[in-house]
Amino acid sequence: MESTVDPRVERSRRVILTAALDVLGEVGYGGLTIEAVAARAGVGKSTIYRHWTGKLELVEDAIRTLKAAIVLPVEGTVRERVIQLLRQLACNATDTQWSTCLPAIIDAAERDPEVLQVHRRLALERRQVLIDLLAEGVKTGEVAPGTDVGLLAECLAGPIIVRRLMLHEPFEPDLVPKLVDQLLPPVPPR
Amino acid sequence: MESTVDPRVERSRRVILTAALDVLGEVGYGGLTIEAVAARAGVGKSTIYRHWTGKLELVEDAIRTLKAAIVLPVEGTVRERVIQLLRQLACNATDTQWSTCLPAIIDAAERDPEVLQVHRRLALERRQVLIDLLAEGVKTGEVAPGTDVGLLAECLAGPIIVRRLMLHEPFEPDLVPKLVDQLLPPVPPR
DNA sequence: CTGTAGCGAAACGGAAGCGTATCGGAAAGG
DNA sequence: CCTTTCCGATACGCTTCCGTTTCGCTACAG
Repeated sequence: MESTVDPRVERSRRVILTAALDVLGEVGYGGLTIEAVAARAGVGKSTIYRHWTGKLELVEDAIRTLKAAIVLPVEGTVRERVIQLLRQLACNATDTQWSTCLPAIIDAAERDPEVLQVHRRLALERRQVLIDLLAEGVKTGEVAPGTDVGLLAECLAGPIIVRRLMLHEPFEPDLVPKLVDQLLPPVPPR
Repeated sequence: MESTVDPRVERSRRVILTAALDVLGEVGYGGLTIEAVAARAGVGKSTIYRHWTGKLELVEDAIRTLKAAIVLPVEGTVRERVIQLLRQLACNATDTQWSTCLPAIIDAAERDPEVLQVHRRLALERRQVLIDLLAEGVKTGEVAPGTDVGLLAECLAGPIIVRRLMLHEPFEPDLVPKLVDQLLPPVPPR
């Protein structure tokens, strides 16, 4: 029973997955080739084929490494925490490797059901964080009772996603408070 | 000065552009090849190269043919017309060639600035229709004064786009009234 | 210390698509 | 009717990537 893996294997997997995300962001799913990933990773093609059966499995695995890097806000009113959360989303939507790869991932999801499931799960997890927060707001009275918090979460995140994918312009993080103002009527806390 | 074009040319362009959208939706931008488009269109490769310089210009042109097929609602309160508009968007987001090609277009926009501009303009035009409607609502008092109607428009359309691209599930058109309820407080018209 | 397992590099035949050129045929239109 | 234009098909050499195999080298594990 080996408890640990050969460090060479672990290192290979790491640099290859990183390279795969880089290439994916640059040329998209359809344009991604194993040779390009190998070259980018400074690795022999054979090493990739040793660990994955092909481009599809490699991309799936790479996407899985994109697990949300969000920090769950714990202080302040629900409203304040929503703002913090959306602000993080707005930043992530411009800067990160996630944002870079997002169009390619969405495209890949359209071609392959496995990729679709992986991406869908990531999106659902992210959404759930906001939903939980809003549900808490319903209890504290900061969110109107009877609200469909799932729908509200999508309304809050929507503009950030829409600007990134449809309008191809950034959502300025400082605009977040205004966004929240319009959807969460600034009821005085007590 | 020829006022009309040779009908053979017009027909060629038409079937090729249609085929290009079909192929684009099926294999994505990176996977699209001129040969596949030619085969799909029942046309010689040379005919394509006769009219376009390459894959990029062809795709740009094809996307331009996707001009919004929306019907501007003219009857009813602003609120009712917003519902009609969003309902159309929700339907288009599941059924149409636009929806099929959307992920590929977004991906293509990421690789090429020309495609980006074309897609951006289409998206802006669509958004403007909703904005104009909401601005009218501000005048009639159906939308709170001081509202950023651009932002509100994105909040309304957001959930539909988010579900299509991020959650990979349809936005049930019958859910639209509920969506509007949450964002446009159902103030009695008078 | 030694056997082994993972490594990078290189070469492979084959498949696919590139963009170009060249046909004969058919349709447009003067 | 007859010339011009556009067409489809086909073939071209070229490039890229496929997925596999082989081969020393080196770093790990026992």
